[in-house]
Amino acid sequence: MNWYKIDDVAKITGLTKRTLRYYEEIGLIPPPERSDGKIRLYTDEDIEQIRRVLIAKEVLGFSLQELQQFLHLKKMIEQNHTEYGSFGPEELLEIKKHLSGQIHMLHAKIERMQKFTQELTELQQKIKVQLNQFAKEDE
Amino acid sequence: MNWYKIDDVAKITGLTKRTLRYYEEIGLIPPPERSDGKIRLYTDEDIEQIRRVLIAKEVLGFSLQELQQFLHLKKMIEQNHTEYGSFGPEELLEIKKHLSGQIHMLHAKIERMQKFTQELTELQQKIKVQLNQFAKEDE
DNA sequence: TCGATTTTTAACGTTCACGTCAAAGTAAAC
DNA sequence: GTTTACTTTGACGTGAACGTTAAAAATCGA
Repeated sequence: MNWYKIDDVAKITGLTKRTLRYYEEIGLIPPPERSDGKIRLYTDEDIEQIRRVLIAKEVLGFSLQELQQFLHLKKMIEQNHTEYGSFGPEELLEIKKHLSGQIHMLHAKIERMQKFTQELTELQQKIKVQLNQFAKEDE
Repeated sequence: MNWYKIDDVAKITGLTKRTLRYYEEIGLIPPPERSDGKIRLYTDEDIEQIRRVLIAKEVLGFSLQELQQFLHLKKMIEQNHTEYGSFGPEELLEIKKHLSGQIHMLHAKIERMQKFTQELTELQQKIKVQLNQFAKEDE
């Protein structure tokens, strides 16, 4: 098993040491093991978890709080699935509703991003036209 | 021409009055007309502009500063196109590079969002299975 | 026209997401 | 085993994006 100290993890993930401690403090990532002298020792799996959190953060544009709630929900559902559940049917329905809301939101966001990308592409096109003008002037 | 006072615009856009003044203060939206008594009077076009800014903010996940720079850039390019340009060819190339970077980033983001949406859909599926179990138990 | 409601600017307050610094403990290197 | 480098907790600092409050001015309704 590989063990990483906080500075290694910082370099690997691109986060600062402060940020790693902060994310742990607010419960966004699980507390890693510690040495006898209380020094944080991260595993490869810990690092993977951090990576997933970073992607979710960036992709969803969530605040850290929202992200936290989301990860909690996800964990709950997965536990419920394997271990035979702590959720009743009305809770499950509630969660399902919540999820479809999220999915819907993501679809809307994706659509707007595609529109935006198109706008940018059009801008790029205009620049190309301009550049051609300059090329002509040089002849 | 329709004129809206700040409270109307707040209700229409969902922003607070403070936020509207703040966005104006940092140059994110153009200052609207004023009455003789110095009261802000927004037009439909102003409101449209605000809407576009909001979408760009949400979609791109930009900070207000980045957003500001981006809008500035866009305006510049469009002016350059119609009014015959304040940009030289090397500046245009720089901007073009910048734009392709942005477009690339958006593509990557869209892809990750689609993956994420799929993950959520799978979670939803698991919940449906759970709900079916409950339905069976009730028979 | 007068009272009630809104709007204005200015200033200070707040929350989030960390940065920075200090003091003490731990690990590593020689 | 001592110096050097790294880590820990704790606390205060900071910039962004507003919220809140106050006091004066403007507008609206009766």
